[in-house]
Amino acid sequence: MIFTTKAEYGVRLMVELGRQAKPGGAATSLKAIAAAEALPLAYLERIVALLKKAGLVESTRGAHGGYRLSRTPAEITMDDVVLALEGTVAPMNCFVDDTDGSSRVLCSHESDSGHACATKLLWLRVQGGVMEKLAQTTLAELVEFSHREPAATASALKNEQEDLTHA
Amino acid sequence: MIFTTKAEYGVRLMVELGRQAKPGGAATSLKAIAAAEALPLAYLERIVALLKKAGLVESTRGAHGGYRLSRTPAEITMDDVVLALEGTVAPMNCFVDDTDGSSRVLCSHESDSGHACATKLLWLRVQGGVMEKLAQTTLAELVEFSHREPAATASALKNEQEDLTHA
DNA sequence: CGCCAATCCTACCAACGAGGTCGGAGATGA
DNA sequence: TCATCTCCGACCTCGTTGGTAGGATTGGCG
Ligand code: FES
Ligand code: FES
Repeated sequence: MIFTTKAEYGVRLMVELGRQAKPGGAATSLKAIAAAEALPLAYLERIVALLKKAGLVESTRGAHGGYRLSRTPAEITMDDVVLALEGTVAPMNCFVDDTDGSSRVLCSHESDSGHACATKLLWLRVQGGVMEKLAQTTLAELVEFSHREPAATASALKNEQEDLTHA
Repeated sequence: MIFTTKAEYGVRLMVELGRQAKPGGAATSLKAIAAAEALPLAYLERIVALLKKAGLVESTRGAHGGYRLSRTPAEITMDDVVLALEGTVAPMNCFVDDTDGSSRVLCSHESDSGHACATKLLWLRVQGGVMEKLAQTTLAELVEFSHREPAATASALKNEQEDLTHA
């Protein structure tokens, strides 16, 4: 399992915020989002706190308050979102995360018996692949994707897969 | 955390088997591998059972028995290994795995309120990126990589990263 | 002003999976 | 026969995660 459902909820929350893309307009209450996406409200509160700490959303307190994006959806890449939620995208727990940007590699089987850690190469490649894909995807893309009818999902994903295969 | 330490141990086990690449030669006992890599023997037994079930290793029972690769290291790609160990590389628990090959997408937020599941596009992209990187890496590469001195690790990884960035 | 609707914040909990162990039952060469 | 090795299932323990409870603030609005 690459990501936790916390990330899923967070991304879905961001998409919902991006759907009513009001640059500096009215805020959307968490209650509305929770109802629209059928997610537990109390849990969303904790998730959105992470997004706010990362500067991805802004909040307005009090009655008729809520949250709005601090940037336009096209300017938000998913690596920002996922990093804010998961803290780090480490392939393995032996990749110690400094949480001050990119996770630093600090594998425990280094220079033991005279040969390098065999798995580090593989994990680094995979991590690179994940981060690449996350950085390539903007929130605007997901918003646009979710606006299509579910019937169009199959073909859209087919195109995606083809793009991936001969990439 | 993308992979579990079970995958780490399994890959390291495979590398150790690939290091003495005897095509049909003598088998290596788990005890020797556990000692060489400082891994718990009892746990390795359970891991290697998965590799055997997937047809990646062959076993010889009894005294002087052990395990050997059923193919040459160059013919073994890491997606085989990881799939055998982890069962599936699902980005999210809403991706139900059929375990009969590629995990089938069966997301729970399909066709609810008239719009497609927003996160599916992202998770599929990430999963594609991971599988791509896994399939590109052969066991022979890891064996060769682990033969270098640890001092050479830094530069080797630097080259890797550069390959990744302008890829 | 007083209510209500929101964000905020902390502590707490239950379930699950993952890492790991134990003990034994077959196989097999020396 | 005996040491050694694979095999197999039950069992345990710990950390993480998803989720809740309950409140303290903040601020619009009648
Ligand atoms: S110890 Fe896991 S990557 Fe080196
Ligand atoms: S429900 Fe998670 S991808 Fe659709």
